[in-house]
Amino acid sequence: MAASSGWQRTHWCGDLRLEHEGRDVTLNGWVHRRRDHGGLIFVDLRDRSGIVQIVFSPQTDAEAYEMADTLRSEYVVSVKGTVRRRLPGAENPELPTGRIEVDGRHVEILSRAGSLPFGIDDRTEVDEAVRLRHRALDLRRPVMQRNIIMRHKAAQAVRGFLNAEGFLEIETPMLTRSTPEGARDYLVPSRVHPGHFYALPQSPQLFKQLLMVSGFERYYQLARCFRDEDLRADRQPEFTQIDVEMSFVDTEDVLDVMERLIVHVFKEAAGIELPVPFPRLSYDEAVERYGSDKPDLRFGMELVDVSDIVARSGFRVFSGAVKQGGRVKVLNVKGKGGMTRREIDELTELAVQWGAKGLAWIAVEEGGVRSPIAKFLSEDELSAVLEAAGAAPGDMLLFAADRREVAAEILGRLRVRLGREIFSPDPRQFAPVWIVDWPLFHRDPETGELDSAHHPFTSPVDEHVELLKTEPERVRAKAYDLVINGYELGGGSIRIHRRDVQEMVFDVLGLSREEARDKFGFLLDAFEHGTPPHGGVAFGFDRLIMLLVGTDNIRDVIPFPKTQSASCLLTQAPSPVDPAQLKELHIRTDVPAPEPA
RNA sequence: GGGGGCGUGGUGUAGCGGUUAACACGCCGGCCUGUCACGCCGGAGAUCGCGGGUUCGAUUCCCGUCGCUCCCGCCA
Repeated sequence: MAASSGWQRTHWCGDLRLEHEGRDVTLNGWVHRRRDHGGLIFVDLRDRSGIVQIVFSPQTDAEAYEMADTLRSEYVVSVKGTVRRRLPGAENPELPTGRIEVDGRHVEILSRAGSLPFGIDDRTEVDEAVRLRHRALDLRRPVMQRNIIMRHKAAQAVRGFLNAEGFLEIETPMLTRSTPEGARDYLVPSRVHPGHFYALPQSPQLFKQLLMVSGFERYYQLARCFRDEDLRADRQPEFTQIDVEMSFVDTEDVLDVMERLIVHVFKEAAGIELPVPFPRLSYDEAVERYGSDKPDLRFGMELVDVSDIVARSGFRVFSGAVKQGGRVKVLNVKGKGGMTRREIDELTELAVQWGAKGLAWIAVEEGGVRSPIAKFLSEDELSAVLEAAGAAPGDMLLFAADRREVAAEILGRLRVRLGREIFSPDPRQFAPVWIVDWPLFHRDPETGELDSAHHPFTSPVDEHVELLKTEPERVRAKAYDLVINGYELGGGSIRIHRRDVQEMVFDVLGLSREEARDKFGFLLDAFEHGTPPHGGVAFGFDRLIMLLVGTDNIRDVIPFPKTQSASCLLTQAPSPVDPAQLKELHIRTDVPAPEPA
């Protein structure tokens, strides 16, 4: 405790309780609100711990009272006074400190504040651009304080757990080499090597594998990652991963530790008990039943495949799709049979935007149906479809007929959209699920070429290694994703540690030895020097915090985020630089000059 | 790269061919000894994002542009 003669705090505002009654305290903080009653002034003093009421009255100290009269919002002050029980009837049950108040005997203004662009208040809605421009002030708001504190707690919980499990926190370079795969790189020019560039890491993937070759066995890092792609509400160009890698493990070992990690963090940081063990869904099952590889399991509304029922139907859209090897799937939107034509049109528009050719629908009514397609279906087909979909009067059935994945995806997206509307699931309810048994490769529908579903170092399951040569599309990977409430929280895989398997995978990807050597030479070389079986995970730390605090805006959990156009409204980054800087870096820019007025 | 939404005192909104540009909060001043989103009275504060066009006249209509935002593509 600091010497009580100075202005420095002896207590935190939010900590004061009845047990402090009679105690002389010195508090530091911001003037949250001032209520001037003429002969009596109340000041709500706020620090990071919370708020406490100070009372200034001329009877206690005339000088302090005079001083309190000059206080304004967000002045930074030091207050001395005595904690006392509030008068009966004057308690405030809304405040943790509401049963006491501080009888103010002295105020010192440490710093004044001018008029503010917005109030420090969770109630007032302020445009986000204004908040970002004045981020320091915005971060004073209690909700933002909570978010950032939650971020801290979660980080400490991660470290605490992994340290106890024998993991080592190890840093990897920020200035590294550009690789052509994946997202666009952020580049950093080299002064020393004209025309050469570093790249900021998209993830420490290769380095953490090298650390396994190095024998560190268990690695983690809260790793900053960079991807120069377009932003979303849940995507920033610079973000943080909980990056983990382990040696001498197989899938079950990784899932076990990581599940316990996530459970620990939810409990430790937010006091939330997750249901254990996390259920598991195969990739195929997730797509089949939920139309997504990241299903929101807080509600049901599963997709039903009715291809067999309508395979020979007179409705060509259905039978034709099946004939061409596609599927017809239905989503029962419970209780939404009353949808208007306009609402259906809007959904159709969305479906088309997502790649559907259209959206067939049947509204189930008491003793019949309303539908533009019912007349093309036989009685038997119709009743079989209704039964398969579990339809009851008042339901709305939406159909997609397309390639298997497309049909599932369209309805999957509609399921999430409509499901969240209908069930409005509680953001404090959590439905974690491991998605396992991923395919090793995806076929690009445009080019027809095979591509890694995860990344090229992902190991196939042991029994499918031989299939690499014959039927690569059937090969399953030792890959897994953790999904919570429809958010992909993270994923990982067991890596290939055998050269022959790695080469087979490169062959499937159409990557020549030379290309492989050129791109990943340093990793392949290291693999020649004794590589343990290893695997790991990366979790999106920002998304984790989003779940813990219940926001759907990633900017609410990052102290200094970028806008959607990847600029920082606080610092005005990115910005032009001095030509001399560019010259030194051997860079000439090629920006079209603005049209002369 | 594409589509949608928004831009009016400090903040949030209303107005939508001609207004003294309205309201709430905040701010400033006054009054008030038990408030806690205190109350009451008074006041200051807006080139209606920017540029162009249509019009006798544009905050309002049109085009462009900038910024913010949501989504699609993209994000191994």
